[in-house]
Amino acid sequence: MYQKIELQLRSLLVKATESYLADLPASSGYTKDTLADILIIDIPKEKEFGHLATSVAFRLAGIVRKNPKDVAAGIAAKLDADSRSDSASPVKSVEVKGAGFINIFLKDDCFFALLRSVNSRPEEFGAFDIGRSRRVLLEFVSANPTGPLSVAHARQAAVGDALANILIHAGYSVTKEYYLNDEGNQINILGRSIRLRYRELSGEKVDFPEDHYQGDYIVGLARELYDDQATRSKISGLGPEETEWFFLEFGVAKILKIIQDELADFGVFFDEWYSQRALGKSGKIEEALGYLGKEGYIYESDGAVWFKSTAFGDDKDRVVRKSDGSYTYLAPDIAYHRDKFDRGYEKVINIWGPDHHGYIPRMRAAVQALGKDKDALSVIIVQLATLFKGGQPVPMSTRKGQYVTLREVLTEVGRDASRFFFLMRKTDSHLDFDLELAKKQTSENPVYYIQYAHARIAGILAGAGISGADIEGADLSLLKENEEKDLMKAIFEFGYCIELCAKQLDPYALTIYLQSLAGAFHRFYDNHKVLTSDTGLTKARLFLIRAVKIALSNGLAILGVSSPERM
RNA sequence: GCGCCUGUAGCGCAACGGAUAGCGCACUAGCCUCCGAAGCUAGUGGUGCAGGUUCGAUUCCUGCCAGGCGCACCA
Repeated sequence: MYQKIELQLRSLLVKATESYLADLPASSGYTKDTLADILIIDIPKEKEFGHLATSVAFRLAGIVRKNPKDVAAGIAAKLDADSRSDSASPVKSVEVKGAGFINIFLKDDCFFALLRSVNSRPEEFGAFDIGRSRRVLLEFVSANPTGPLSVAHARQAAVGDALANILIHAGYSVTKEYYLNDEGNQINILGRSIRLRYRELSGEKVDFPEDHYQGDYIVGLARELYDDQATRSKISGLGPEETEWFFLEFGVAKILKIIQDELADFGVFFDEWYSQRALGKSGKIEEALGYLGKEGYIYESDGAVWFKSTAFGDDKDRVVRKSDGSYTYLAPDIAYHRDKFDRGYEKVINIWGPDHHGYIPRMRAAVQALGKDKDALSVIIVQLATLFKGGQPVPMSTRKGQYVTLREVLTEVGRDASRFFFLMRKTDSHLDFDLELAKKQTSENPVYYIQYAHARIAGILAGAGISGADIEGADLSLLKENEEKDLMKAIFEFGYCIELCAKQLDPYALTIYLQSLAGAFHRFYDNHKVLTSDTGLTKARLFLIRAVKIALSNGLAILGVSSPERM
């Protein structure tokens, strides 16, 4: 709905601007292309500046060498005249304010149509199509299956899942994928860690190396094996290599299950689990390196095989095959990304932790060396979240396996608050997560503030005693109060917010939008009664708040937060 | 040393390069015989420093200061 009106307005503005320019004596430097670039339509922050506004006059003023205010006045006059003669125009009035802003007020009918469309097709509200069904692969979390997920992974999961929902709203065809590092050094160490703990349980005195996994869960897994008589005798019958393999397999399967359960409880589900081991067996690594070799981006030096990433702006070339013959992490990763494109994805988005930011240039280089556009890959770095308890940061040292897990946060503050809190700041900014605040059930806690608005509306609708069908016929022109108009404007801006999130590849703006929408509702509620003796007005207000409820619940759903009917 | 992120009111944070820099907490004073007071209203108070680009800079560029994180032939 927002997109539809914006588009309509854009073409009206183009027409008005061109018509204005045509009246000028030979305007220099202006072309249609520049107009598309400078015609930016915004939602002004003050409502007195209109529902939508454009600063096109400032940019145009430089080109045609006239005063911005005069340019604005000229365009506004044309737009105003066009709108008056065109009943389909969404423009109610046009004003020139400040040094040359063109402020546009929309007809009430736009908002009434908006409310009607929200109420008649709630599930479609906020959906639009800039994606044109293009296929996007969104890879996130992808934590090594060597232990429970940490808070860092939790934030990545929250961001990835919400972003997937946003992109789906924006018309993309999104696949959520988890890249499973189920082989390699870390996995070998996992197997050995469990095995050593197992031997300890058998009464053996072992020297447990520092670089092995220290967490208690390792002991738990070892005990699971040790406590089962049949398993114990099976293990004792295995050869050295088989034993190593057995513990490794057991560990990966168990921890993968732990991770999947944690994600499920967090409300995050993946479409694909992509196994690195399977990738290795498929021969795709050799194929990918072969391709790069053919293109001239592979060379040998010091007994190792290198990828010439500097050809695409990386600081230095990177080893893909070590002098001992084994691959570095980069080799399968190149093959993995090549496979993403081979599977038909046009756009590949990776969500990584901050420890990977140095890795971006070489991955970007790899994508380009594979013959893809560099914009085909977007990498989102999710900065760390620091947990606070009682004003003090909770230490997150990974030494000795002592790190705060997703599970702990989930147990402590619940799914709704944790999902929301992880998204409250810009994704690439640090986040302070106040555990105490997240648990609070007061207006200080934004999650409850929003959910409370939703529950309040649910309560009113339930108590109204008027059937949904009966509300349909409401006369919306009865909605004349400022608070009612503010609410309609806020609902209108939902689409703008989702589009912004999709463009920025960041869901955080939605958390801010929802707080302001909830605020607009609370203000309306305190100033006006919904259930009045005036049946017509009551119906109109019920219609309005039902649309608010839909906006709130759609927004919360995108973030992975529930919309309770009662609290 | 290099790279990424951050610096806005006492605290936590908003502001796609736009207009009078907003919101919450805290503090002060108010609002329930009335749909949920988990709510609302009013008041107090601010862009780290120095330059630059721009009609316009909290936003972009350079330098400095301060804080957080990361820099393997690990994954």
